[in-house]
Amino acid sequence: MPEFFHDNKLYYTPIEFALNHIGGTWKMPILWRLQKTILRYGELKKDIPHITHKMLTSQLKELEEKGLITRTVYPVVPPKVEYSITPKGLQAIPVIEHIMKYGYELIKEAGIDYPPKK
Amino acid sequence: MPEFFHDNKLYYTPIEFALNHIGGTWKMPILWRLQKTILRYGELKKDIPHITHKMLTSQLKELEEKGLITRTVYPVVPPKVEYSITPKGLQAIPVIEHIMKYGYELIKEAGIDYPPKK
DNA sequence: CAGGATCCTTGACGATACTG
DNA sequence: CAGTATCGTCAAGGATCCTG
Repeated sequence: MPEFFHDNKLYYTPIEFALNHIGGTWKMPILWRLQKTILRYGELKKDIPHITHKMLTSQLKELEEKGLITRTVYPVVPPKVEYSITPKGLQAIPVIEHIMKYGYELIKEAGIDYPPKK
Repeated sequence: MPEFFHDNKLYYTPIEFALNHIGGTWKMPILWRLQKTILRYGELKKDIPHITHKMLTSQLKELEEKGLITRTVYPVVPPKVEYSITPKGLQAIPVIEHIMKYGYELIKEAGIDYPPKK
């Protein structure tokens, strides 16, 4: 696995390159919500528990820069901004599905009560 | 996606839980090498370009703690330590395969020369 | 040969306040 | 409503040195 440069950043493996697109705590949850619906900033914020304003903004920006989502601004007051997934974003959905499924397996095997019955 | 606690750590999604097991720059490359062979510390070190001593040690320890690999020490001098994958580790291989494939797709679409012909 | 310990830099992330 | 800007904290990770 030789390394390579892209966008002024060094990557060691294809895995690292992939995780740079969809890795981290929030990118997959965001893409997951957008896979079938267009959502406004505030809707995403409400839908994703515990994500902070700063993280949501920065992650949305990164996803847009990488071409996985599209940002549409409506010139009205108060502002209205919609986020939608692109074909390139849709390409990540099957991968996310696998990772999520793997996560559920691990949770089950760990004997964790999930989702927790209150 | 409700959150849950495990091992004194808070997780927000199954995705995050999964990435805690195989995420980061090095865990998947390590598991990938071990999927069909038992390797010594020094062999892994040589096989994985650019990984530092500290990272390899810490990642191996984490993978062992999570039960994805086994560490076998031979009481000889100089020391000989072998690492092998467990059934739980093998469970991650298909997921890694998907992420890697996704990474290759992204690299190709980005027009990156990979692997680079020198 | 394998790996622990230490020091240091960097950047990820949260909290808060401000703006069109 | 959506987004910047700023500040502070903390942990990931690199470099180096030491040990059985």
